[in-house]
Amino acid sequence: MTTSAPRRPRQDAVDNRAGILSAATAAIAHDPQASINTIARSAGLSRRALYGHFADRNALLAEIIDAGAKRFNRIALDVTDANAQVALARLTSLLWQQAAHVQVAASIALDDAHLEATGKALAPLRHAVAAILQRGQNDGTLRTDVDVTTLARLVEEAARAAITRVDASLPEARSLAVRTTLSMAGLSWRETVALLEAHPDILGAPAADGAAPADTAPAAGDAATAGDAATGDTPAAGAKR
Amino acid sequence: MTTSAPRRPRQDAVDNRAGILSAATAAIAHDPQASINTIARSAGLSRRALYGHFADRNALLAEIIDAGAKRFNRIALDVTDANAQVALARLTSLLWQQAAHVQVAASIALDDAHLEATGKALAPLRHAVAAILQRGQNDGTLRTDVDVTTLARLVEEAARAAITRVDASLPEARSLAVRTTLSMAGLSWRETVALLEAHPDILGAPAADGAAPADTAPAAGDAATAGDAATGDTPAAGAKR
DNA sequence: AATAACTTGCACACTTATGTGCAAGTTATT
DNA sequence: AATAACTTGCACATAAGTGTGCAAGTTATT
Repeated sequence: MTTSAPRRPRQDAVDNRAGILSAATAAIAHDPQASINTIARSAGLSRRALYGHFADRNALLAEIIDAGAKRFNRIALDVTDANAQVALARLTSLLWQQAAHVQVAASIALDDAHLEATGKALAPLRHAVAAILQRGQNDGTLRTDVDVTTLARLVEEAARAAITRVDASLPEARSLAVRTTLSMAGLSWRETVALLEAHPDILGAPAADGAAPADTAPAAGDAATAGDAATGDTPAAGAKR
Repeated sequence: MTTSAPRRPRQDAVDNRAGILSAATAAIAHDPQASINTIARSAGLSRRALYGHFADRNALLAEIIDAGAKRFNRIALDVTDANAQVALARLTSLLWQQAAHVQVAASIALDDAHLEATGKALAPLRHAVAAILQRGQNDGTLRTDVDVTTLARLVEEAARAAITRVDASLPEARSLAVRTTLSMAGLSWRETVALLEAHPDILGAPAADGAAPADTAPAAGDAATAGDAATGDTPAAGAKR
């Protein structure tokens, strides 16, 4: 009696699961109180089916937070500029691409029930921010009239506001988010403008591998980056079954 | 048959009604989802009694918003500094004293159900802010890299974050809120520090009537102002009946 | 002291949302 | 083609919140 080898999940089920996560991200970004039913339906599934993929609401939220945090933390590792001002600007610019995820993370992070979990998940990003700010304070390139901890919170709030409370479809949206963060970090608006002019790559393409820093970056790479980000890929398309 | 003259409300009832408003402000500032029961109990009343004073949840919220908005709008009128930077700083400083009310207004304003009502109630304050920002842009004392409308939103968000997301008991809290707003308006952190040093009255007493602009303003006025504000006068004391 | 105003507690109806069990149908996989 | 996996719709139990009616008690006001 060989224990029957457990067949692996069906492909449509895998897709549906991913669809739920995606739909939930979009739905919660739009309304933190979105019901399970709303989420399931916007993923093209029945409420009942959703419970076949996630034990309960918390399990779903936990995974969303985790996914978002992983993106953020990976981004944070990518920012290696020695100049604190530049590092902060670039970090904001990259996070801006993850608007929907930032929105969701912010919503859930404000909820007492998930405060601890979100705190843990976002720790690497927060550490990275703190490190950048500390570095900037040490070399005098960032404000020193506020202690690092408080400054970190203010910068985080400013970034969140600029990323999530401004129409992301506006062409200046990204630049605006970056300038907002820098302002909060102590720079004057003229300094932020000058910095962005001196470092056009910050608002441009993410400077892939050894690619040439041409005028306009390869459309492919740019599109790919924007594809899985920004608006948060709402499926709306029906799920398979 | 003279129609019996309707006796006017009992004093304890008047007090209880005020107590509910006060408790609701505090409760909602702490948790926008606070239940009617929670509010009533924290006002020292039963849930049932609350419905004797307010038709429903909306009526209660509407009055809270109105009360807060009136405070804000009155404050806005008090700020008459010609210098836009100074005006913005003073406005923030005065609003900081209304932390609990700012918190509540922000919570309710984010709710779709009350978006319209809050928008109307807060219109005067928002107009005042827009006017200040416009003035600053015209004379070049505030940033001009962002249009007034967007700048107004960013400043509002920054102020809200600084006022409500920072421990108000910290001695630097007020100064921090002011500097945050100025930073968002385009000043460098050194400029904000300089401005506050040049205008110590902004963080001090509200410069009553024609009073002398002495070093430290009359303690009486200061205490009175802080009394009905900041922490949001949580009653906790039982209601009379 | 009489009266009207107010509060309380309880019962009740109603709504919204969560989570589960189950039978019947559909689809991917073998 | 057979089978296991998946989805659906329905019923059901549970929970929490809202808003109202009513009788009984308490308190301010006249």
